[in-house]
Amino acid sequence: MKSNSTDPRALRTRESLREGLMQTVIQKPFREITVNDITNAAGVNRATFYLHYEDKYDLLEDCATNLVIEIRNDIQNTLDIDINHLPDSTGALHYDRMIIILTHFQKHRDFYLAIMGKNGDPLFHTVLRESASAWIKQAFTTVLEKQKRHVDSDLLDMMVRFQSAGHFDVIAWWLEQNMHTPMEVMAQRLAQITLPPMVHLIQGRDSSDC
Amino acid sequence: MKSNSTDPRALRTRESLREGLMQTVIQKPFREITVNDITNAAGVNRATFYLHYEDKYDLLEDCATNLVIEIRNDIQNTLDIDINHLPDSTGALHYDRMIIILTHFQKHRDFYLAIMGKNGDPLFHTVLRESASAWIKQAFTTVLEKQKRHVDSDLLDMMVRFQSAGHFDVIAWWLEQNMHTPMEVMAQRLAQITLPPMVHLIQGRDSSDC
DNA sequence: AACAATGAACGACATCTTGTTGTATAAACG
DNA sequence: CGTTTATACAACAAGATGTCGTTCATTGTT
Repeated sequence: MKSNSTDPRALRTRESLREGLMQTVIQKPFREITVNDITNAAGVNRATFYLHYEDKYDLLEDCATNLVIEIRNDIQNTLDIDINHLPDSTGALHYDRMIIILTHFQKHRDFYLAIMGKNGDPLFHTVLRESASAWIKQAFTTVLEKQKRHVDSDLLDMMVRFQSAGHFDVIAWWLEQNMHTPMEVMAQRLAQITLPPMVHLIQGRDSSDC
Repeated sequence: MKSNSTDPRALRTRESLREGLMQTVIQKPFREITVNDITNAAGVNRATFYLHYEDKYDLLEDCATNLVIEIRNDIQNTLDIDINHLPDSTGALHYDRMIIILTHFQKHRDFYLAIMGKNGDPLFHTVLRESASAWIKQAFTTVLEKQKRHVDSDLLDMMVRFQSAGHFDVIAWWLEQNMHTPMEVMAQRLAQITLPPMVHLIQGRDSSDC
């Protein structure tokens, strides 16, 4: 962002621009969107755009971080027990979290569908996946510390990346399928998918042993 | 593609353009690359570009499909036992395959790093992930048929998407880390990561049971 | 070997996008 | 209330785009 003024006028304008982008993205591929399109949808002058953002990618990044904040708030408002309740072995907490996250994606479905697909942009993908990675890594390390286990840092990072990318892309798949699979089933499956690799990681053996 | 003429001149030109794009992508973000940049690098006239491709995205898609073909050939040339040797329970075949795939990515490291990162393009990502999905789905269904198990089609699709996205992104992570982790370790880990969900899917139960 | 067909090179073009600038107006702040 | 600051508006040069028509070089066909 070029400017992060707290002037109410500036806040309103940036909000309008974010809204303008999110509406426009639904109608045409991100690559074809011009600054003109965005400012028209936002009811803002084109020159004003450049007072706040470098270019449309800068704006998209701001949208992404805003959505991440929205998700985090949803989670903390609903589950304000985040610190006390560590991830348990039944994955119940993970299930509750997934419900909140899936609800969020469902709410902004059209936008996510557009920006996460092949006509979207990798910047958005990256911002969201990195947040997811941070959350997942925290969950992993919490469990590891709880069980006083040490795992190779490389392996942990790799697992985190695998899990975050997988979760993220499965959610994209869910939206593409018009959310045909019930949300509760999705949350349960994702909670189940996360558990085995964690067990595998902790026990340091192949789960095909059993 | 606009034209798929087999005229040797046309073939050479398209090859030059693909090469030109792959070189240019290394030097600047894909979004900033113009048709001029590509044709300069390729030593081809700008107007000629439009005889063969709609735009740079069209060309990128052609690059992607070409690389997929290259990988498939590498696999079939090295492991011409594809049909006879079905995926086994030890994941040995998966390991061999991963070595070939990782070698391929290592070979074109700079290009993949550029096109798969945040300055890349989702079109490329999509083409490659869809190919990976097809391969992984085939592996899953082969095992399922072998064991005469039936799995919900939705669940299978979800697992395939999770796995393909995970594999793909972990490879990107590997390249980002300058391939710090030895290739053999990567292949082994990826083979191990794939197995537990498959077992879980087949047995229809949570692998934390054991 | 000569020929017709086809692809490439080249220059030119109108059109659109971009990023910036200067001035005037309106809103926010102390 | 006066000062500061954001926005609107018009205009600009620079560059990208997609398309033409013409000319030249390479094919592969007769």
